[in-house]
Amino acid sequence: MLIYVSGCYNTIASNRNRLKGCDVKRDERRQAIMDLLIEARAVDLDDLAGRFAVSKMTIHRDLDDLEQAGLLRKVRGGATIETGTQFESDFRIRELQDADAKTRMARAALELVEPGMTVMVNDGSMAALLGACLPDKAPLTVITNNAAVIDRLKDVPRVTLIALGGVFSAKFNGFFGVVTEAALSRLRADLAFISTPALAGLQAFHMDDAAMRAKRAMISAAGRSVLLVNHRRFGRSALHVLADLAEFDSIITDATPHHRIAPRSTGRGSS
Amino acid sequence: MLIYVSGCYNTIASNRNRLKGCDVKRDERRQAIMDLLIEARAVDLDDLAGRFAVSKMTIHRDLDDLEQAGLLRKVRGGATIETGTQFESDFRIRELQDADAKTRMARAALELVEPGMTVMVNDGSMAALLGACLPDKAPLTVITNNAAVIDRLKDVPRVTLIALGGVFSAKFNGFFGVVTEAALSRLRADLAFISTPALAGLQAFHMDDAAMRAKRAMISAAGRSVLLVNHRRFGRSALHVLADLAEFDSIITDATPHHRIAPRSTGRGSS
DNA sequence: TCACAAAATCACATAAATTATGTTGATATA
DNA sequence: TATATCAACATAATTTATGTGATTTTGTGA
Repeated sequence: MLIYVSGCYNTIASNRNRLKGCDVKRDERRQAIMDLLIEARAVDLDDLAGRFAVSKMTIHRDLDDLEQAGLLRKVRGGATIETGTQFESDFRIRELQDADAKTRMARAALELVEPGMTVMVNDGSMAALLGACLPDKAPLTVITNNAAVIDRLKDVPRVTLIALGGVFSAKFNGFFGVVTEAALSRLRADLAFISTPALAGLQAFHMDDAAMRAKRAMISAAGRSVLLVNHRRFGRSALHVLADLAEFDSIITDATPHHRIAPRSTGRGSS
Repeated sequence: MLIYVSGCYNTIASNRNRLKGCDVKRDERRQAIMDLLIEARAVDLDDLAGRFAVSKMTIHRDLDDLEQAGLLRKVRGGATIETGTQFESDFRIRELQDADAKTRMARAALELVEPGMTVMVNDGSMAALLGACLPDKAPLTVITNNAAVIDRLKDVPRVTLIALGGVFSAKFNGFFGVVTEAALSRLRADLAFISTPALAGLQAFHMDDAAMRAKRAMISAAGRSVLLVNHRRFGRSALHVLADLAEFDSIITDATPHHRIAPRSTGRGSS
């Protein structure tokens, strides 16, 4: 089953876009700066000050803090972002990207969850957003190596939270390694939500060995697996093969891919 | 080795005690209310309002919030705490208790840690405080099932954080169960910090099965184990035997016990 | 190398938002 | 029926965000 989620919700995120450049609060302004930066690769300080109608000093502080968080690099007169040749980037950047699409995908994913289930949630900002929605479907058991999800579900009543443990990775904001994989080998879930940063042909890819292993372990520990993928990630590959698309029971994405990359009605077709 | 930590540091905590009943901020006032409650089992609303020189309404709000947090029960004219026969209580209460003693013990414990070590930290508020101090000794590898420690050390550079995973327990603010124990069975540390709520004769006790198992697993996964115990917990026992004192290489406490309960210079003596 | 203009930074002032507390009056309770 | 509780609003205190101007740094071209 391939699910396109292309509807245009009137979300806070899209609302923010409408306001971009007008009167916005600090965090929205910073989000907007990151958006501009991702598009243009560089921003000009004076321009930003004008665009948001704030003083240069305020923009300086924004850039300082974002730089401190490792999201950009200040240069004289502005800031730049080096995505380099790698499309992969820190989770803190990804967290800011495409909030709208993610929200829609999370809603779609949520419809596959029934109260009483045991679900696995992997690392990544997409998964974090999904995790935050899961309380709606309580009672649930949630198994995850995603630090954001753990934090979010810790004190939610009627949600049994099973953390997977492992070595903490700041880059992925999650836990990985043998501890994680060993834990997964002894657990079983009804449903696993797996996200991927790259999808090409009939395969999903991942640039990180440890994250890939954790995802694979989840797939094999779950009765059904659902792949979550932003349409922008279509046609990209990375070092490690994460899985054949055929291994997933559902694939959720946010828009029609430009190239047909997957069979229409089943994940089981051949190339 | 038995370490008494009885020195009287001029800490913020002791400073707070000095000010108790005078001009204190909200959190300190609430802390003080809990202290009073733990001592007296019940407090009077009017009395509190007078004691802290605030309106009854403010005390009402304090008690409401503390009740909401499950730390006490409001009754007409005041509040009570039901410790029942159990001295055990929610970690949120323990977190508030005896901050001063805990700080001193944490400092003593810290002296056993050398940069480069791998240390285990168990659940509990005492351990959480210790965990917060560990960055001082970086580089370190820290293995823990304590949610507070995980949160605290997540983004600390030069600290490799290994979470143990398991089922989250709100009561103990940590992770427990087979996942936790299995993870521990495959790890090895130089030093384990174990805290206990009860110590009688030559044994440490714990009321909770799962927490006890996790602690035991830590002891056997560590080269050396250190017991942290508040002197108030001397002479108390609980359902499960956690360990013989002889199993620990050091015992850190905050004051001379009233009864001699352990050999003076070694943890290895017989009863 | 130097001067110098633009940019960055610092220290402090002001403004905005948040949080804590107090007051009053209506309602509930022993 | 006096007293306690609670809700709603007003005020105060605190924190956070922004702006301003003086001072320092930095890149640039003579």
